[in-house]
Amino acid sequence: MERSNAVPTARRHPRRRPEHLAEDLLDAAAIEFASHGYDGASTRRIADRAGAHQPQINYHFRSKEHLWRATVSRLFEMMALQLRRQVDEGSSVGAFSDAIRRFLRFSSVHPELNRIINLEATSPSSRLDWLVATHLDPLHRMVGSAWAALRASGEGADLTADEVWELLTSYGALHFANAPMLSRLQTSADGDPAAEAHADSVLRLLFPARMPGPR
Amino acid sequence: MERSNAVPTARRHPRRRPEHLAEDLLDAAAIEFASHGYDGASTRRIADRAGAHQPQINYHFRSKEHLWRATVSRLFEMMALQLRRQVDEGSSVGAFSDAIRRFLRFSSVHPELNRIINLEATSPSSRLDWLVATHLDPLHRMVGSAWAALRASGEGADLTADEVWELLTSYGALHFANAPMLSRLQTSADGDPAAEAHADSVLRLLFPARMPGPR
DNA sequence: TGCGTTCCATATCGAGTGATAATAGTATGG
DNA sequence: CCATACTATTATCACTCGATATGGAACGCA
Repeated sequence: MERSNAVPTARRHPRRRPEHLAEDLLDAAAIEFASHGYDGASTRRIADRAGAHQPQINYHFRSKEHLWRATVSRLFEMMALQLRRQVDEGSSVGAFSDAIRRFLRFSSVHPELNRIINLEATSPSSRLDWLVATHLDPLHRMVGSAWAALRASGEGADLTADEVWELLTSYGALHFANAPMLSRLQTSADGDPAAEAHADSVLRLLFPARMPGPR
Repeated sequence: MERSNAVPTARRHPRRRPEHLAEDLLDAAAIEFASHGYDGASTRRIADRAGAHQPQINYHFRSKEHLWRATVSRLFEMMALQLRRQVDEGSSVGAFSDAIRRFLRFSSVHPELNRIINLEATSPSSRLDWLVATHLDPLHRMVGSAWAALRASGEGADLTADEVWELLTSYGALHFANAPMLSRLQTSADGDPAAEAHADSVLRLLFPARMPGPR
């Protein structure tokens, strides 16, 4: 098994606020789960990365699976924080586009969420059932009804709501999750300008009439 | 150890032609690697799935990593078999579209390849380096030059070659790899008609002027 | 200061990991 | 029909996995 980068080792005496340790563990878990999948991620490496000891994971969270769910839920909460404003007033093209930009901006800063979702998306599991029921289905419904409203008022490209959902999650967000591969294939510059350019690309597919020229 | 009786003890698995066992192992490895990732897949489960014993993996392939590479290479060969015809004479829209249909048809029948690629795409590793250098980069170049030729003759949507590449691999092929998740979100029918409908969706994005109306 | 709760640190468990050595068995060419 | 080359099977190695037990250290509160 190949481990890329060294991580801070567990310290000795000084004590942290427990919430701080829990957050550090969740941060570390997001990185490890996103890199190696649920089965491939190890609680010892997660603890090491957080500067803690492995049994502390079972103390603060009940088990590895509970840690995984807490990690996913926390990432979704962080995303919701970025989308809260004007996501439900999505009857106008401007509001919808703005929500998409926020979503893609979040995906570029926290690619771990889309990585984890995609790792689970490919094979049935109780984790996938939980993920869809708890987090993905509500989002999917919101996007669907917002797109239906836009289409009803004659806006937007000739795409179904499900096609839009897949464009957003696969073409849109995976661009950032797959950055390690894409940077080996393309001359991709990772950073804010490239992220906005990709958002432009997505919006051009959804609203071809409105958006300016290519690139 | 007691070995008293030369009981007929029928060998558990009647002997196969070695190439057959190797192929069975590669089939099983594709499924396991695609489901659980490299770290999460176990050589014992792969062997079990192939009706073999775990040490036979190290006998026929040198190691788990060699097995992984052989698995990936075999899937790419199977894909090349489907694309061989007229993939290089891609100067016409018809040939290009036909190649895309073949690619997506293969992806729907063998989603394991795109699953494995996507598992590796998200974090740097020696496997990702090998995967890009050996298999992905040549394909990426072919698609890039074919699209450039089409665009030079005024065909195709206003997309860069890299955007087309991501549309094909992310939006196009991942539709089938992520079937377990999408079937929980959408009312998706998995089958040949649905696969062709998705191919239509991709081609409509690439050639909006040519393709017929939406759904 | 002293007590009680909360949290950390160490040791360890049984199960599972990939890999190898050694043996047992089968198929094939001379 | 046997000698030889292959392949299958068993046993086992050192290691890592997630989880738990236990004792002690650090804290809040009196």
